Amino acid sequence: MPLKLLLIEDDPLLASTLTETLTVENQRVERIADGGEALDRLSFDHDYDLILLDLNLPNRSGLEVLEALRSRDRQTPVLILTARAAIEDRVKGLDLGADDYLAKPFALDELEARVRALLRRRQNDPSEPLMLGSLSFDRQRQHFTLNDTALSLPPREHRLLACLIHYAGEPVDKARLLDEAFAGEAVGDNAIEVYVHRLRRRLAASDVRLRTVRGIGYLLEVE
Amino acid sequence: MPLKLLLIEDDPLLASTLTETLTVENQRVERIADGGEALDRLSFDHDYDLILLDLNLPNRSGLEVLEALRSRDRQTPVLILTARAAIEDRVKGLDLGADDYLAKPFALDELEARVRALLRRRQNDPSEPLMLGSLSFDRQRQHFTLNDTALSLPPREHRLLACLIHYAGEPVDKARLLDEAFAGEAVGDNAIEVYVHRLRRRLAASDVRLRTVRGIGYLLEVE
DNA sequence: CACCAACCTTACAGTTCCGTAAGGTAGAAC
DNA sequence: GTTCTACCTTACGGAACTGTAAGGTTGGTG
Repeated sequence: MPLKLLLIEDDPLLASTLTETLTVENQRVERIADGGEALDRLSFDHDYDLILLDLNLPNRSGLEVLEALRSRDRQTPVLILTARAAIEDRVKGLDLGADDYLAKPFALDELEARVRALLRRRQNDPSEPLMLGSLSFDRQRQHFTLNDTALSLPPREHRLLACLIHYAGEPVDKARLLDEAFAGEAVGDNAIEVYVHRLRRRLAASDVRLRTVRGIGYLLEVE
Repeated sequence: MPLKLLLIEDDPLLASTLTETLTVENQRVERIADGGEALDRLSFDHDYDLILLDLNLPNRSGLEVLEALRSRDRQTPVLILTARAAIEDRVKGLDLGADDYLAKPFALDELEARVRALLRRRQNDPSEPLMLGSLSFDRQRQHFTLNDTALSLPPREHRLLACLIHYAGEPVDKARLLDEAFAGEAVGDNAIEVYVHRLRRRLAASDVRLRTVRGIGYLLEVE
């Protein structure tokens, strides 16, 4: 899933440099140079992963844009990027709902690192589903989807698979499974083997494999 | 619920200034001056709301502390607070999993604003449980607790109660229940009445009531 | 090879869950 | 009051879930 960034910046030179830099690391960067236009756009599109916001804009100030955005959407991370370096500006920006504040001039490396830090949050944000091949897991609703159809599981198998997909790609040992998936539920050792067996049956028709790592435990992966 | 901050900083003067400043805005600030001790503490306590981390520490470097923390817990926000201002240090800190990086010397006002920005995230984050009297619901783990003991429910009752506590205090009509709790699961009308009955039995010994609103639906409330 | 431990597979029985059916109760309208 | 409808309660059989047991496989080790 390509990440979608919005850059609100009126300086054409800086904007093109940033667009170029960020496009390499991430995916799509849209750019808007005008405050009023930014307001319009944000009232339609709610699905940006990150907004980079300059404060000195034609038509509307960046702070106005931020305030309007936050009145509707307090989710999307905003990084303010501006020549205004005074402490009071920073405090104001952050308190209006920005997540970070970087004063110009700045090093591109630092901007990239801060962007990564903000986007990283999304990763372990439970509203983003975990994906593994054709299997996906909505952590919010605790709901699996396989090949685009709902996959409903009995409680025990559900917990087991949820734990495994959480550590997708790396082996999870039985002790950890007992601890995290079945905390205090007196599940025997052999019982897990049976759950695994049943899960394998269900996943057979997909591209997801539940491999056993002898002596360690189990590991969920794409074949 | 008082917020709990951890300050890892060896300079006593700065530490006491920060403790004083932050205690006013928030609640409890614990302070550790030593890198090794920080590692120990963090392997026990996982429930800090924010960690302020200096990089130059006796015994273990702040980056080591950060790395060890992130190998177990990628949730707790970390703000690095250090005299090392070089860009490469910043990039390194942020890429190791820090959420923000503030170079000394800094203005207290800016620190406070950045701390607020980091803590603000927590607010509308589903890791905060829903509470209703002695019943609480951990949205992350989809897990109920009643009178401080785990309340495990069969799937159907679980979904019903989860939906009701989401709208705690206001009536939820059956159509909505069918739609949100049992989406596309062909649950009869009378079946819901039976679930309600069974849930009432379980909640009987608590201060939570599942009231019926005649002609509308059901409503969860504290008696 | 022989042996052992870890793991797989299948079957089965105990338990829990589920939802319909059948009869009872309560509130509202007339 | 009667009547109607919404809701409650209980019981029961079928379905699904769960975990042990028993025997089969596999991979590693001497």
